[in-house]
Amino acid sequence: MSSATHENPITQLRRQAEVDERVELLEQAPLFSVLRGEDLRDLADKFHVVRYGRGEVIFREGEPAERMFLIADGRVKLTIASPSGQELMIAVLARGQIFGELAVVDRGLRDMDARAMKDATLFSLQSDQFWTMIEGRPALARRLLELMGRRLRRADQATQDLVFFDAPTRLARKLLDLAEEHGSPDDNGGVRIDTRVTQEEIAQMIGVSRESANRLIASFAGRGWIDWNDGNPLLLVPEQLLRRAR
Amino acid sequence: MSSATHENPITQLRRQAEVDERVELLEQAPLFSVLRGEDLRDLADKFHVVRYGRGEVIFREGEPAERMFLIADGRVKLTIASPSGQELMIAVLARGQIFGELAVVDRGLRDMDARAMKDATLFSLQSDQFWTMIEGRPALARRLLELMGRRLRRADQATQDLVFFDAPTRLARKLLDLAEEHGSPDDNGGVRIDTRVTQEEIAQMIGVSRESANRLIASFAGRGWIDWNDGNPLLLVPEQLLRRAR
DNA sequence: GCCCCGATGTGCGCTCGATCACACTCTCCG
DNA sequence: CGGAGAGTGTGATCGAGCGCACATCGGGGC
Repeated sequence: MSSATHENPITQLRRQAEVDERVELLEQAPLFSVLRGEDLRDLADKFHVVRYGRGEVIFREGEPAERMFLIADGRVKLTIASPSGQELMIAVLARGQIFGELAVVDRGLRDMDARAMKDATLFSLQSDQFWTMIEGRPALARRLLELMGRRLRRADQATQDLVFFDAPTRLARKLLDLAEEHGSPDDNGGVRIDTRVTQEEIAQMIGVSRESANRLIASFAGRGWIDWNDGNPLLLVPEQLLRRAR
Repeated sequence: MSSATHENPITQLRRQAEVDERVELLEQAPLFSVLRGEDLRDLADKFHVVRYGRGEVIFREGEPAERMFLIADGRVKLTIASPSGQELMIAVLARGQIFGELAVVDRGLRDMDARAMKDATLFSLQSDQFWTMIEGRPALARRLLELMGRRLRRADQATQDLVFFDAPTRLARKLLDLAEEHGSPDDNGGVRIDTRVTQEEIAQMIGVSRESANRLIASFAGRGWIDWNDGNPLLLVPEQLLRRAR
């Protein structure tokens, strides 16, 4: 839009490449992929780029929410801490996914912590800009509703899992979930989960103690179903996991 | 709008009263209260009134979703059944609240069962009408987003409760929740929950067996904290419950 | 090279809550 | 009025998973 006329041509090219890259990301993001050409470029300009190192806190529960985030690169985990210090992991997010939009929607406080699981590049957008953006674009509003609907279903699913299934079953289900969301096919018919995960984190995802998670993983590995692979789990026989998962 | 000119004056008055009643309900409903005058009357006309008797099924998991509902009177419970037959109760809803909007939002299938807990009067709206209604009214879309946000928070909260707290704590918390949502102040400083609830249902809400729920309730009653009152629970000392709830 | 720390592996006792098996008490309805 | 069925009360048993206590192991940083 407002391209400065007296800009060094190289700088200008750089900026152009930068914008293209942003637009490409937006096109891949479920939320923003409903937008077209001009709209996308407009939006791309409004984002700020922020980088976080592995383990860094992006926001904490209780803080006021001033922005929402879109992941360009890296993984982000959302967790909640109990009064007694135990942690529960709600989600692991990757490129193209958004987070932090909830507290923006209802102008409330953040209700969980967000941390980078590895070095991450995020696009962030001010709450009010997010709103004006949505207000003028019904398609975007609709897509956001769909996304929140999906989250809601997942959240209910998590509750169900805890009530209906025992720990080994929950582990099997979670591994399959992770494989579906963050996995890539391996030779020999398995699936590799391409995010580094600790057993502690697995424990926090399925609501068991670290020790239990360890024993469960060992048991699955002993049966040849998975290969823990030092935190890069490899599902060797997904079929067996599927059977175990119901 | 389209009031028939040759109508019997009594019939006309009846219709008028009927419309007024509907508009009053819409004004009380969190979702629709953002609408004003003409809009409300338009919308009021579009609803169908449906009645369900105690225990009747409104919809079942797996069915296609053709409509969303607004409760005019009665209570509706949303539940999910496990493969093994165990049930989990997600919510108890009352006048002014909507349900069934989720599957409409993403054109999916119903993901839980809805049943009337006592005789209920519902207003129902076709999915497509719901959508056109929202599309033209950003304020309504925003309110819906807020409501879904609230639901999402509640769902995450339910998951947390299961992971972080033991059964007695969950019971205390759930009783307080119920009191807040469906309670009315009693003389002597207590709160009466004005919906009939069975212990089985309480069990399904907090994710324990019916027997455990019974023992927990007995224990709370024994301490004088609550009076079960044949399924119309009365919180005698909410302060004690609050202490027990953390 | 050495130390420290984060991640993992494992034994053991204990507790919470599930499950089974009943009895008891209403209310509704034929 | 008598039986059926829903809701409730309670004991006994058993096992999953927690908590604590360790041991091990690998890789940085100094």
